[in-house]
Amino acid sequence: MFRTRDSSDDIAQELAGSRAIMRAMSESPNRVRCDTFKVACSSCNLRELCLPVGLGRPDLERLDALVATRRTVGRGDTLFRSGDPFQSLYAVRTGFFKTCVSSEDGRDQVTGFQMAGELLGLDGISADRHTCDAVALEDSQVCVIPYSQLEDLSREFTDLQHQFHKIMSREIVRDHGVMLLLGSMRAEERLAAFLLNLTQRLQARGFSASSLILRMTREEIGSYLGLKLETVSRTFSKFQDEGLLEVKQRQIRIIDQAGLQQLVNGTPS
Amino acid sequence: MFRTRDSSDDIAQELAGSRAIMRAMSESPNRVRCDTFKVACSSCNLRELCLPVGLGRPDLERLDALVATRRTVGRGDTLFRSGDPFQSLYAVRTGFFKTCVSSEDGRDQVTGFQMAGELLGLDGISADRHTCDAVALEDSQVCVIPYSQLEDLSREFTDLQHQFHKIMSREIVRDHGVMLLLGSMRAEERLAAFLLNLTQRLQARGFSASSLILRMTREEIGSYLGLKLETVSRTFSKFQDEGLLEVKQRQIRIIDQAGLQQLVNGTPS
DNA sequence: CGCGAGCTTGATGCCGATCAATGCATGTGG
DNA sequence: CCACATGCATTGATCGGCATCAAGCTCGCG
Repeated sequence: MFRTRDSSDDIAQELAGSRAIMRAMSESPNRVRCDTFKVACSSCNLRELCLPVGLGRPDLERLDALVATRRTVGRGDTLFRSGDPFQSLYAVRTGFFKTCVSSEDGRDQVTGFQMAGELLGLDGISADRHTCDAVALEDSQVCVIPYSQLEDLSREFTDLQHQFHKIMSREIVRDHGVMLLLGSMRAEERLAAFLLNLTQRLQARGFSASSLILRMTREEIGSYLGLKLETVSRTFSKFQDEGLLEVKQRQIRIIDQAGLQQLVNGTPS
Repeated sequence: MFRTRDSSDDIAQELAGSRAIMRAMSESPNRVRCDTFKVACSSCNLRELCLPVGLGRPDLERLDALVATRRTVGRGDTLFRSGDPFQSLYAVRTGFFKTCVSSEDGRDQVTGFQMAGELLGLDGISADRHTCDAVALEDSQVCVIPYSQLEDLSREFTDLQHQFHKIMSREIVRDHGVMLLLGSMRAEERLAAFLLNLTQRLQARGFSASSLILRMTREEIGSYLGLKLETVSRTFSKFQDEGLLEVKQRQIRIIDQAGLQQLVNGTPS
């Protein structure tokens, strides 16, 4: 997690030759508000990143029947909220989300950022209610995966069952990585790890490894990393001064990836 | 997570009337070294806390066939290690474990403490290798649950499938709670939350709500909470001075539970 | 009895939080 | 098109919580 070889790398491996398919993904369907229309996993260009990884034709076609609807979520809107009854998982099709938990006393914590092909809502299974908020950070579309039907189908298809379990387990592993980050890294290390993780995931989706646009505010990054927004900002500036990055507001260009990597690994506090 | 109503409370609810059964659990089988002998979920007094929650008779008997062996792990020994091939999950039967992840550069982080009825090894599903170490903090016994057989069986029994998914999801929710703790709480709040969480889980197992023996060192607590051992020690002392606890090395008696709770909720940094 | 692992406690220093002011981009209405 | 408001980002000055370094202490065990 949060290092060079982590879950995004697994995805990258799984992608193998089919990387080209991913390129098409940048067309962003601005404010198309038509809810619930037909789509198909079997023809989705995210199928090598998403739930259907590794499924054969017959399984895929059954999945198509399951994942029958999409939902459009405008920037700033919530896909679900803590306390909402849990019914479906959601696969991000386009756009970008954050999830955050909050405690009674108003503290809140961003627990993750999700991009195309990643699943949202796994937390809801445990008590049939969502336990966090999922908020779109840009206009987004998700595929709705009715959970009980997914359970039914995964009883029929071993591969789907296995893939689903892997996705849940991967989330657990990812969380452990974040705990390591929050528990033992200093501010610079955290931000470096965060940036590397982001770019890896973007790269697995066919985007540039070196330049990216942050979809979240400094405050959201800070919340995720256990830092205050000022510290995030200062650290960006520091990285820029040191020639690691070029920072223009939310546009980031990574100049010295190896340098960032070294920051994460080296200097163990 | 880490508050009054959390996943341990769910367990507590599920326990409902059967709390009495739990009492018998304190007999600790010191250094019984005989590996692999027959046991049965259907007659295990942990069945209301463990994987079998909510299963009917027929399902239970099939589970018995699956969970055929136990393994004894001496204090300080590892049940599995990061990098080990993943084959089985483990249910703690007696004893106490910690799990920890570590990064290349030697940093490591305790990601959890597991007691009777809790599952170990879920991280391994994602890449067919374990990604953390599981170490017994006292002489312990675990039930070995061969994973591929669990998948097979959960394709047959909806309830088992559902229960398994809930357990994975609960782990994700728990992790989010830890992230909240690590990301936004101060030392006192962290330790208070930790103690309350521990006692709740112990209470759900029929132990006293107010007095407990810590199985882990100050350093391990510190690693889990993102603090140094000195800070943990100081905070214990402070709690004692304030009349919240009585601390004698690893023996803790909680004097003012409400006070601890208030610490966690109130004073939002 | 004496060793050592683990715990406590004190003194000091640093990293990141906090407080506060300014800068910059986007958008809105006059 | 400009004036102004608003949200976000940057930067500086100061402060405090926790880490760090450094002794002692306690208790179990060979």
